[in-house]
Amino acid sequence: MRIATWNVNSIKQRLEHLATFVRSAEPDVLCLQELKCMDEAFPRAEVEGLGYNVVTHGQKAYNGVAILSKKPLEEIRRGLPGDETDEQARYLEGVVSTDDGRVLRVASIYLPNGNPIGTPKFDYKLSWFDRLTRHAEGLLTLEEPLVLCGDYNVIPEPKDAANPDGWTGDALFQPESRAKLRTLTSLGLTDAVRACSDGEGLYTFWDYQAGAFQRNNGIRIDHLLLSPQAADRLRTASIRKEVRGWDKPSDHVPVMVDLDID
DNA sequence: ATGGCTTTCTACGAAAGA
Repeated sequence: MRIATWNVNSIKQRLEHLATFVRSAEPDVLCLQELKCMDEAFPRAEVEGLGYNVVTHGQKAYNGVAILSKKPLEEIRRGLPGDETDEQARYLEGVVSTDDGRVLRVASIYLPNGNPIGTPKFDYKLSWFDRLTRHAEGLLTLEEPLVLCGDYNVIPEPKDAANPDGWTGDALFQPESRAKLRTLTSLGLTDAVRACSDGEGLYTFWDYQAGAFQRNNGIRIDHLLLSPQAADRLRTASIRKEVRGWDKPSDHVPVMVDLDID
């Protein structure tokens, strides 16, 4: 079973790329972030035409997450618990049943950017992270194969940036942000890409500006975190870097895992 | 970076992204 995550930076602008990607990669589950549209405006028929069930959690202009799955999604949860006043569409979760009667739980996550630091935006990032960790703690007690994937907006380590010094003072590389990610993974979650490679130069985002992609000035901020039951079945993880070289791309590329689950 | 792109909106510049 293949599970992918991709921040598309507007689903309407990326429909052609989405079709090209799913036809070549054929993920069973695809988590999307930054739809930038309301549920009514999501190009549902086009995506269903690619062979997917579609569940969205959108909002106007900003944020928005979706899960596309070959099998229908059940036990759907829209939004992260812990703050009823939070109206930003950044979390969507569901369960897919497999042929052999197992279940796989998946969440599509768009963690706040948090810039600039020292403002309410950064506080929101950290408190959102706390809510995610609290929720993940509950999910892990289910002892299921679980994939918490998406755009975490955190560079975990210096080797996850081509130019780490350039990110000093940025919310994506602040010690507090990195510590929150460590607290989350310390619950027993495995960073799928890092479980497959400890090398440098593995990036999932390149800025649109200053020829960042041409200079390979990237960062790794899109992650798939696996519960022990999912990590035990991890076959491969891959970053689809070539997608960033397509015409009018998203600034993020898809990241995918292959799990030994039918 | 005094942000060099890209996207969005009751748009014609500003805000947000990372």
